[in-house]
Amino acid sequence: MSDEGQDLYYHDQFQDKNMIMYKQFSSANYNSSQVFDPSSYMSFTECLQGSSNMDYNSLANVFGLSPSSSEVFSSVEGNHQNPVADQVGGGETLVSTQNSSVSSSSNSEAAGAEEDSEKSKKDSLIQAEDGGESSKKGNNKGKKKGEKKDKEPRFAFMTKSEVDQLEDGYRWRKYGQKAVKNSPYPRSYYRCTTQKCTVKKRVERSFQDPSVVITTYEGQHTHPVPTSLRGNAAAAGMFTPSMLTTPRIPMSAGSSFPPDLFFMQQSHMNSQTGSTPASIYSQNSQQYQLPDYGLLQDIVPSMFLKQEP
DNA sequence: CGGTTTTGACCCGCGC
DNA sequence: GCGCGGGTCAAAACCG
Repeated sequence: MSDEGQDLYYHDQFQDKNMIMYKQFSSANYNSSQVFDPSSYMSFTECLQGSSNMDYNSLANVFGLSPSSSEVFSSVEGNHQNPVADQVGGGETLVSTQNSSVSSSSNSEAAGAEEDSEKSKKDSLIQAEDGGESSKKGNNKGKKKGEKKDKEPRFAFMTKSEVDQLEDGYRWRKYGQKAVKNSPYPRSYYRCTTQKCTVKKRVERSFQDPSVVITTYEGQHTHPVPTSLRGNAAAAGMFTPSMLTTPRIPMSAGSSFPPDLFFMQQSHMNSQTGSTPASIYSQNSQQYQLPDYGLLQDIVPSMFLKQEP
């Protein structure tokens, strides 16, 4: 799998229905892991974009996750600067993290990815995983032609959900499915259907805890969230995350909430529209709400700062 | 009828 | 060099 080397951020605040874990992947080989520099915090998105480094712990806080409960720690590095080893070299950014420990039970599964660890198994001890390889191979080599893609930043999170596909406001087209080595559950590959948008995502269910879905986003959206989502689009759109989307758990019942768990958008852009609360998904009707986007922006920075060790 | 899903084949990096 | 395994392609099948 590709996920091997990622760190995962896990948060279990919403244990009842939703548990969300964040995982960060790194690219393969490099070891880079820098510590997040509090002074230069950036938004989640930015981080992903590679513009800067960010501390996921902080992120967790932002989302209301408390690091304490789960230890999340990891460092991230923007790849731009980082010479990553891989072949890739692209211009994308990568995020690498070292290891993270996560707590509890879930993490193990989180590791779902662990399968690969074998190969990589580098440092991480926790099962959380490790890996990194994803980057290595993961990169799209598959692509045919010569275009290699660089590795793009990836961000994964685990969500406790019965459905595999979390709605995040974007439209995705499935382009492949593969069996996961140590898991009875297959991994599905999706690509953003918007033209020119190269964002991809992988969705797989943890074999250890089937109730947990591991979603990995790769790349950054070059467009706003399509407004046609069922009603919620608007909300989603507000965030216009550049890279990640916030997943939401679709309820089987049919109603879904805006995704917005993450919504951190570029801080510099505050285009926020009104303020919509970000809600975090929930499977049933429970939703968790976060502060308005605008607020978030304000908040985020402070958290980062404060978080700093 | 257009877009999406399914699914086997293919590609490619890595470890042995 | 070979096999393994992850990731992608692409044609056919589906679906609204």
